Amino acid sequence: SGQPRSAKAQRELSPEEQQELRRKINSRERKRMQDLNIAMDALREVMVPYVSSPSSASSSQSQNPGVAPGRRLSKISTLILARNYILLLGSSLQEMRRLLGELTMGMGINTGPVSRLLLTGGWPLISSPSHILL
DNA sequence: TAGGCCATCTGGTCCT
DNA sequence: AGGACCAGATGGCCTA
Repeated sequence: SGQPRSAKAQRELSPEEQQELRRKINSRERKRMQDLNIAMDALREVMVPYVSSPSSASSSQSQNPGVAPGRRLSKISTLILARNYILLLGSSLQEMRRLLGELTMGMGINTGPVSRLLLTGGWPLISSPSHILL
């Protein structure tokens, strides 16, 4: 009973049927990995301006270790950069909130919908970047 | 030539 | 039961 059902069921098949089943499983796995790569490419596309901007290109070695300038981002580099970018956006938003708070409270400025959203942390994902850490 | 990156195959496990 | 997900193994390609 220690054997997994699929392996047991597989052994009861004829060699031809086993081969056909293997082909189907391999094909599904290939498709799954291809979908994953499509998603990775989409993420790369978002990250490209962040990585290859002229200002960061020269200093990319210190800021983005493992990222070779002019080359396609590896999967691991894409994920690490995306994480760093999200953290950066989170802290930028926090700073914006702080400045907006100083402005509106210190000067009695009437807050519009955008500033109200920022001040009240209307976007939980960004207001708490740690929620989306791996 | 060594090391990094990647695609593919495979068997096991989890989920519906 | 079948499909999705995962991790290990393997071999190919490319670059320093």
